[in-house]
Amino acid sequence: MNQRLKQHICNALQICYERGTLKSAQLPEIALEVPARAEHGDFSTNLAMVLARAERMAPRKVAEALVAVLEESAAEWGRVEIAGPGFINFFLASGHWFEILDEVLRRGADYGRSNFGKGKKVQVEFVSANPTGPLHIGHGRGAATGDAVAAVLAAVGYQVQREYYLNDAGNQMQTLGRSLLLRYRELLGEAVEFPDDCYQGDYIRELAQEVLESKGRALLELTEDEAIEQIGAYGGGRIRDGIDQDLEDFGVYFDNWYSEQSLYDRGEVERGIALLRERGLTYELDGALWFKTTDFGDDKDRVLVRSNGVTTYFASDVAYHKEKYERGFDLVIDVWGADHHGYVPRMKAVLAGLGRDADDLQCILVQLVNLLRDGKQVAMSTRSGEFVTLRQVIDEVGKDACRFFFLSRRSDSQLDFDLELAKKQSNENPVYYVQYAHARVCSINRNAVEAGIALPAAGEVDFNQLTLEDELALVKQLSRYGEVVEGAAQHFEPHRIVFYLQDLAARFHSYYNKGRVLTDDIETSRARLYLINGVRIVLENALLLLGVSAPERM
RNA sequence: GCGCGAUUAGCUCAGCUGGAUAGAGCGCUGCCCUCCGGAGGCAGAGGUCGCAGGUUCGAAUCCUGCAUCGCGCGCCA
Repeated sequence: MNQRLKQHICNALQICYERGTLKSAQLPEIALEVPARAEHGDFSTNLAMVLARAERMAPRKVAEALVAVLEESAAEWGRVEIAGPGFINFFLASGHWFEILDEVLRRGADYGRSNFGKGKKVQVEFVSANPTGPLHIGHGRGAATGDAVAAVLAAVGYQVQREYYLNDAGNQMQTLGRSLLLRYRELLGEAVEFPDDCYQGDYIRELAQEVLESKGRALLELTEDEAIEQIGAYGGGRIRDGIDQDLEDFGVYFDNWYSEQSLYDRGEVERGIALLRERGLTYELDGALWFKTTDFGDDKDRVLVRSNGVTTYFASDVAYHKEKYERGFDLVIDVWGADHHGYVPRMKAVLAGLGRDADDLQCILVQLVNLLRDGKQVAMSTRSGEFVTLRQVIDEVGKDACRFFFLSRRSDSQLDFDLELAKKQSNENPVYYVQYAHARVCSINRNAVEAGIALPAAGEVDFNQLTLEDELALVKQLSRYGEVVEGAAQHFEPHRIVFYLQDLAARFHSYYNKGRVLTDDIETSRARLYLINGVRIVLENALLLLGVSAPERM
């Protein structure tokens, strides 16, 4: 609708130039917006004010010239008016709006999808939690965000891959093994000193207990190195299984798991460093090799190879990102905890060092989740290993509420997550409110079928039956869905869909309360059924993008 | 100290990248079930958009400074 109207305005502008009523002969970007107030029309443009300077005319005069042309097609397009300082407001004929309803019903699950991304290859990398402990609630927000961003991008025509980067190199697995072995010995009655750099959480004790139960004292027979390796491998495997299970129950699937270790095994890390060196972007100082990230706007230069000869995590990240583009991705999106924001400039520097546009990498920063119970903060401290796991939250409030809440704010703002609220089955809880709207339509459908009214197929309905203002307003809201998804994709902001859903659900509930869908008049009933099923389709499509189910009964 | 981000209704937050009288949910107050699911709806009260300048037809939105809060500043990952 938007696009067609823009074209219409553009044509009118051309005619003004041909007739000489306007002179500047520019074709500026036409900005159309949906005014906040209904009295200002369905769409509004500030075009006249933008052109005023070049035309050397008052904005309202420019608007008059344009409107003179636009009014010639008023019969087809609807009323046009000039308002305020020079806005041109459009009141579209209702027939244009109802065409959209046909489109919704005809396209079904496809409604809202587009080719905006033109098949560009995008990779979304998210979660990527170290496999040394269970996923906690912060990882959950990252998972919900990454998955929704990926889904939204896929919906608007990008080719999307979801990837999990597995930090399986370095000494973390070693540390895991050491931590487990110490707890294991402790369980066997040894007095052990548990160092700070070991993993503190209770899950380490639980895993050690498992080992004890299956192997008894056998590990004590091994050398320390052997024991660390064995127990570490076992524990790492169990933790991985746990992560897999959590993600599955959260409805998040990855297309690819990428091993950091494999970068070393294939010599990618060496090649990455060599490339930067060849380009003259490195230097040696105090026995270490540095990357001049300050050339590209970073605060300070960063070490690639330490003076002891060991490469840094940053070095494998250089290789990892270099390799991403070699795999053919045009755009790479990294979803990180917001505490990593200082890492953004150096990764942008990597892009520049590779000779790519810095915008080919987008970092989405996900802020902390503040867990509340009845308004009071739940104690949480990752330092001591006392964190709330994603598992606990899924088990308590369910996947749907969890994902919906995680996505209900911009990802870069902190989130208060009230567990009691998320469990409530009332209008205080936005998840239920939206899902209930969907279930309600389904319920009416069942009643209709029972009453012998078949659900109308696309194009089978007389729109003249839909005369209520609320009905038109609902259709207008449905028409905006595509732009909402596109905006969410363009800005990597899935929360826009959450807000849209709440708005659509509210309009639907309000409509439902004002009158009956199923009336004595069969044609009216059919037309209203058609309308609410348009609503149902959009609710379902939008919920699916968020990874939240659209239940038929609740 | 330097850098990044925030500051909008009592609370939690939107505000479509500069538009018209700043919006929503919760909470509060008062209403609505002979009615397809009340897990719902309607109405009301509630604002100096942190402060001060600047840019222009026009600023919550852009620029500068200040204040307060959060986070980050390893040859860790």
